[in-house]
Amino acid sequence: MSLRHAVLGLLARSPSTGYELTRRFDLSLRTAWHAQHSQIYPALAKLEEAGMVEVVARGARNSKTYDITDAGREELERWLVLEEPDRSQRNESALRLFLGQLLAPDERRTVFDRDLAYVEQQDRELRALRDALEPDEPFAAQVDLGLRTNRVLIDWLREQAERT
Amino acid sequence: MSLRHAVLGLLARSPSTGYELTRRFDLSLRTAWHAQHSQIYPALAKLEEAGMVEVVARGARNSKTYDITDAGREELERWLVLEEPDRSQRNESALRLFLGQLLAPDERRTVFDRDLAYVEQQDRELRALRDALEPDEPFAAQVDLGLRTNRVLIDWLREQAERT
DNA sequence: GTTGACATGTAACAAGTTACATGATTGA
DNA sequence: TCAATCATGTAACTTGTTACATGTCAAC
Repeated sequence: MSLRHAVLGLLARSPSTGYELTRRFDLSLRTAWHAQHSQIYPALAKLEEAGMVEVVARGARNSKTYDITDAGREELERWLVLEEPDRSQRNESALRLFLGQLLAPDERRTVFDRDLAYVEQQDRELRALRDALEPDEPFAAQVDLGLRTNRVLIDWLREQAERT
Repeated sequence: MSLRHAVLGLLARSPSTGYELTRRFDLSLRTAWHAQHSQIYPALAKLEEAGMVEVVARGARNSKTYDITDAGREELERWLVLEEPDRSQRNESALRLFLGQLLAPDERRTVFDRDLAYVEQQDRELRALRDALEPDEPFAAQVDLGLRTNRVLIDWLREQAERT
């Protein structure tokens, strides 16, 4: 289960409430993993039961801030280094790109243009994020990878549009 | 449910048995969607019930070859053009790249090197596939996108290794 | 006082994985 | 005849989604 390890990883970067984790999945982890709050709260409960995270603070609105424990860090490291990665992917946008080739040119154009607009918007947001970051922060490398991947996608989508 | 549309799309390219679809998910759809045979057979049954696919041949070993129907083509087109894409992604490899930044340099090196080896292998296979393809086939564009994305990933992983 | 963001949870259902189960055909 | 591959299916379980449910706090 990658969700549990994703949660451990986010907490290793900084302690958070379940609510904050939900937003962090949508921000920093957007292109890697996705989870709703209805999955995150039970996951936190299980990780706490297993001694891999702990509540380190209780704040306003009954919020609970979790942090990773040493056992959690150990498990995260074990998973990253020793466990064979699951290489399977699920990416509906990529599926649509693939299936879009079946459409008539005008329909394909509609579908690809919508995609292009989305990726360009994501790209602008990622650029803004990069500009707000210290270049030596480890996270900057991730943002950089995202920007390069976007570049490839944008170019490809534009070429496809031209060929229509 | 994207699986049903992925199946429709593959059948629209060419009729297949459930067994062949399972392999085609692992080959042409590897970077977009993943499905096991235990999911594909029930999906085909449901699509047949809904009149979107039909059995067009029965061969050796009790095999059933399915093809997409007009209703299926219509549904696929409707889904591609009218339905709002689900942009959420699940990509364990990307998650590991992200979490890998938490590791000590030597461990990170191990993890990233394993990834680099995998992506390079994929890249060789994709190159071979491209070389066996007519350049004007629609599928060639998809392969080209895959090759460009691989290039970005390989470069990034090598840079990360150098900086260690 | 009421709207909106913060905050946490559960229940019912759908999708996906792993393991089980069976049998046909081909080639060595 | 034995192993490998082709071929289809189901059952038990886990993961993920959608909808429901509740309450806090700050700003207007």
